[in-house]
Amino acid sequence: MKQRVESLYAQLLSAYGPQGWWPLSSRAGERGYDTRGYHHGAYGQPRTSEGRFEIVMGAILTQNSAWTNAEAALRRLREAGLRLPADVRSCPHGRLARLIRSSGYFNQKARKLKEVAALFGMAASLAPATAPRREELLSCWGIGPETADSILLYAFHVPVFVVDAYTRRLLSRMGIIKAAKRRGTPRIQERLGYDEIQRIFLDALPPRHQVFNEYHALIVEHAKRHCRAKPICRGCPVRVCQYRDSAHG
DNA sequence: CGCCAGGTGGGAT
DNA sequence: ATCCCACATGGC
Repeated sequence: MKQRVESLYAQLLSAYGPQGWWPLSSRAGERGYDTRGYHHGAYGQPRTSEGRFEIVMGAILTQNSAWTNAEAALRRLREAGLRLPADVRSCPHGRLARLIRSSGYFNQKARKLKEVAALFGMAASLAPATAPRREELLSCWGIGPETADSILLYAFHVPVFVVDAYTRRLLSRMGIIKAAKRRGTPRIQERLGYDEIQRIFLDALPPRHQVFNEYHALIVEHAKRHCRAKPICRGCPVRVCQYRDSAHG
């Protein structure tokens, strides 16, 4: 398994090159920063509390939504001057919801932003060397395992692997995990849960945040280019995909 | 038009 | 534990 995980990383890195996540709006205008796509040319290393909180808000806003929609919402928030937890906490719910309209689920996400604003405004800190505990993040309404790990990895450089829908789909098509259960299919065996899929990567890779950062970003890029819901197998760099080898390809 | 997009919480079984 | 569903916009 370790071999397959390492090999996949090499294939994706070779095909797409370093991704340099997390995309940070405050880097716009810097040398090498490309606002046109997902390639930002350098690791988004947040140096300020505002940068780290933008990642926190971005992780909420992109939940089950296109990043472009979340990005537009982040821009509205920044232009409205909502950049730190105190700004979000003092903003009325209705105004907050209108600002983030483009991200979808705006009522739920407005509440979630207020919850994380309370967390990072009181209990947790946005100081660079003081990452919150995972349990602390998970206890916050609106933060599930993926959002928690995204915050830990991209805002605080804690070496954890982020498992998302793209990761599941890719591993499923590679035959590493079982396909997601569909309606009507009999339950043959349970699918792996979040923590179990995460463990596949944690056990196979050196615990460096740069590696987990790059790997997750590469999976997202690969899923956008090739491993879509409706896959584009032509030119796919993943050599061991059973989906392509099956009747579909 | 229908499908898809970097999930999560709450309620029923 | 594990399903099932609401939540919602914007791009193609």
